[in-house]
Amino acid sequence: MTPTDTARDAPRACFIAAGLEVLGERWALLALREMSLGVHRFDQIARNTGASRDILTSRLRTLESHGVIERVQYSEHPPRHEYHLTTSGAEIAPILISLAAWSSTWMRDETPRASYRHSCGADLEPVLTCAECGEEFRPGSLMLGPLVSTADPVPVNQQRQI
Amino acid sequence: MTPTDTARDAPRACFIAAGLEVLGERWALLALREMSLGVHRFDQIARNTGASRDILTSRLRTLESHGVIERVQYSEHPPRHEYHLTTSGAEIAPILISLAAWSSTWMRDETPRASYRHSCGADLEPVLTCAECGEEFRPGSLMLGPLVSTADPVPVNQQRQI
DNA sequence: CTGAGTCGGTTTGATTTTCCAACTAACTTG
DNA sequence: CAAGTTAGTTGGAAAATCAAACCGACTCAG
Repeated sequence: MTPTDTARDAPRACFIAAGLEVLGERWALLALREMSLGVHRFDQIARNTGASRDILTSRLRTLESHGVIERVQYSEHPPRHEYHLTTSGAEIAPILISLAAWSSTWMRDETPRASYRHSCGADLEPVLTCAECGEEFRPGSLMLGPLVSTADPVPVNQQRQI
Repeated sequence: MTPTDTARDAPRACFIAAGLEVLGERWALLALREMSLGVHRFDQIARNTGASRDILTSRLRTLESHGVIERVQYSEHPPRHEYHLTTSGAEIAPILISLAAWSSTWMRDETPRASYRHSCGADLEPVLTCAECGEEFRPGSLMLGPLVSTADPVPVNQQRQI
């Protein structure tokens, strides 16, 4: 049994699968994209993503329940809320950036699309490096590590802020 | 009209949305994860992801039609194929890595899960930097750029290999 | 040669999700 | 007072997904 095998019948439980349970539902990443771009209100998020309102409601509740976004009240009467990224939510930026960069390299077609830039003004050309060794992550440099659960202490700088 | 607004009724056409059309369908990223880990056969991909066989078939066809993976024949009688990442497919690694890193920071709970490492042996701690200015991408450093289509020349080092 | 097993699917029918348009409640604005 | 705004909810149809069974073309053990 090599390290990449799993038991005969159990899907591989890994952090990629876990992340997708929250971020992988339809419209979730697009809603987070909007908040990253400074759009915080329900109607505008619905329009800019194209999600139907009922599904968007459901996604925002899921994201909120996982601490990725929070509802911030901006009106008392009637009660009205804006959606804002938490620290956890802001840290999905590398996912969006990697996705945008991949897509702008490989998904070009006749459709005109908004591209993205780094705040320095340059076209998006992100480089992913390993904080430990400083080397760039090359395709194939992703390896399986050990099983991890809450029993393992979480570094203080990575503790969840709600 | 600020740069983050779209027309009253049109969703924002951007490269994030475009990428999600291919990579955002259920099971697509998990299938690509398996191929990244060296699992190339239908049955094993189905088992390791948990996808049902019919929708996995459909996903693999979609990924193939977008040039993200390719079918490689490994048996003539009966005809049997393995699924392999193309160059384009291998370059989704930063997306998977960013997702795994985010998830291992923010999605810890009682469930034991496989973690990932860089090939140097270190725990996954990726840093995303701008190739142009060398600065790290910070949350909020993603800005909208201009509209782009195929009319724009694609850099030679980014041309699609099939 | 027979029977079991493997592999990569396809088929079937039930379940779940998503979509869309309309509707609502509680306001604000002209 | 009528119209508009905002953040949803509701209902019914359409689409996607699910699980399990089935299939054809093989291989392999006995």
